[in-house]
Amino acid sequence: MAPTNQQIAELFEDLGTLLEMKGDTIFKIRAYQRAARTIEQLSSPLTHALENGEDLTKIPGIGKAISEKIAEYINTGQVSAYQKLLEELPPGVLDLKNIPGIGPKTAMAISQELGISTVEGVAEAAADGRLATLPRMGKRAAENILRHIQAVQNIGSRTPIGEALPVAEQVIAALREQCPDIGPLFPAGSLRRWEETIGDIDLIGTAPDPESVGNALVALPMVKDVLVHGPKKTSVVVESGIQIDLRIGEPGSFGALLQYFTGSQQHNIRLRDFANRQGLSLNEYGITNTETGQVEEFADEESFYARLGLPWMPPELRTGLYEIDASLEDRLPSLVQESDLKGDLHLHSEWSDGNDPIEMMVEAAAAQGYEYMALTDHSAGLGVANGLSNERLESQIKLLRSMQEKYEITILCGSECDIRASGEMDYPDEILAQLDVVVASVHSAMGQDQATMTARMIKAMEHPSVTIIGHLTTRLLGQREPVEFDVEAVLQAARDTGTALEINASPERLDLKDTHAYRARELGVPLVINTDSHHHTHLNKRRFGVAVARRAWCRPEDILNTLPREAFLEFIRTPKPQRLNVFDKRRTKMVAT
DNA sequence: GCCGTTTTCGGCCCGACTGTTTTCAGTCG
Repeated sequence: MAPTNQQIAELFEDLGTLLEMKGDTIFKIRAYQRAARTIEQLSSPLTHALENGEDLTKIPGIGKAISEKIAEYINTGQVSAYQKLLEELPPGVLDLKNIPGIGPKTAMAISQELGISTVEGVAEAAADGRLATLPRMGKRAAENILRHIQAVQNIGSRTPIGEALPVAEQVIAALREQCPDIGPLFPAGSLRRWEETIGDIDLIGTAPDPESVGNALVALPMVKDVLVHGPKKTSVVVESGIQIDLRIGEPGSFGALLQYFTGSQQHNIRLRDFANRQGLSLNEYGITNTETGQVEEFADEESFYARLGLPWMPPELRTGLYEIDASLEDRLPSLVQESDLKGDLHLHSEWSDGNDPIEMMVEAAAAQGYEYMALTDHSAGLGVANGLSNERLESQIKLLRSMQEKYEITILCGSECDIRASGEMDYPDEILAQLDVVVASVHSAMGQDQATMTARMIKAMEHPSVTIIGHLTTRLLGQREPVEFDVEAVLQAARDTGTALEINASPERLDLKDTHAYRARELGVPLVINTDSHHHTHLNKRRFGVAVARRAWCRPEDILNTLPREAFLEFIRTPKPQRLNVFDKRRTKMVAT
């Protein structure tokens, strides 16, 4: 089985860690870590790139040596340099490094001096005092490590953004109550970049007395552990197990602080490298002229980037991969916004597994300012979701058509129709043909092998009535892995057949995810941002879907449901795949202006 | 190991905090 980008990235991450343990030069180590960061963000698989004979050294941070190791991994399933290091170093040492507070140096010391190779062994050694005998290690350090081991067992690694955002909002509200004179205070880090999962919540703000805000944070009732508490920086763990990092600065230099803490780390590294070449040095307080030592302060991010000769960049783009080059070449896209959406094409009512009557869902869509919406209850195959039989669907269609005269918003008749294991649709063709919008989704037989699933998806897209494929990978963040299929082949088939792909905005799905949406956009696949609402309040969750589209560099014209009503109706009334012309016409027109 | 509007050699992001130390190494982001 060919390794995924994620697996290749992990290999280089581990390779870097092993070299660090061995005591190799820090710059070589950083090169591997940088390559790992880059690889996990690529939008298409390295295995495909290699098959197509692409030059991997064109990718920033990947040169001759690393590209050869990638090829070796893909062709042979392993990398000899990595295997050799594994043999040289004590067994289990990589596992020890995963414990918070234990880095490469400590992991090596524990392995070599104490002969320990497991996390449980470290916990024992911390408890019985052996750990404290190591160099630069003492009673308190051992206690902290034990505490971290115990904490790790009840903390999941990363938190879905849909869970993290409310926690951040809750902490901000509590801090505002305790410190009324606090200035701006909001999330930075991965939350501000709208990543699908959040490692920890970074809160950034200004206040007349910064230290008092940190003191207020550690005293909040929801805080169950204090990790760091200094004059400038405070880190705590709250009840839900999420870590909060707080940084409060001066209003006059807030731009630098916000920029620094928004990251990503990779973006900051590249930005600082860029600045260094101009004789400038960046930190969270401002920009320093390295010759004169003079420091300039910036109250906002715009002026901070402007000093470097760069435009402001939306946080969603700050991955450190392409955005700095793109901004230098004036290629930064004008990203889609919530207000660009003209309709929602995936809504459920109480007819299947939704909670609200049809009228309430129509009114909720109208309240968003939409010009059109599609009601898409489940098909009968999904017994648990109270799916609609042929007869119930036909009566729902009649009802919806009769309701139209009461509303200004265009009500489209739709279905979220199961894609059966065979790739067949769950309704007969003559029923599907009566619908305006068909969202076809996989809800069963998710364990199929890659070839079967790929063929199943492509067969569904070849159906003339299928408008959109819903939540393509069926993953549930932190709960269910995506199904296995050939992403590149399926995205290409979407383009070829004129089938749109959904960005499902439900925060537990976010499916397509950012890198897949990025690739789909490159291939010219029409993308749709849908909420998949089962309740009238769920339409507000569109912001999560818009964030995915923005992280995929999507402009309004890349998103099908930003089309005004008439153009969208023209799209769905034109047979596949000619309907792509309607979509493409607007894309090229907007690019030209 | 990677990279180049100063470079194919000689650089490589930057600072806070902790716990161990008498000036700093290790870890983290």
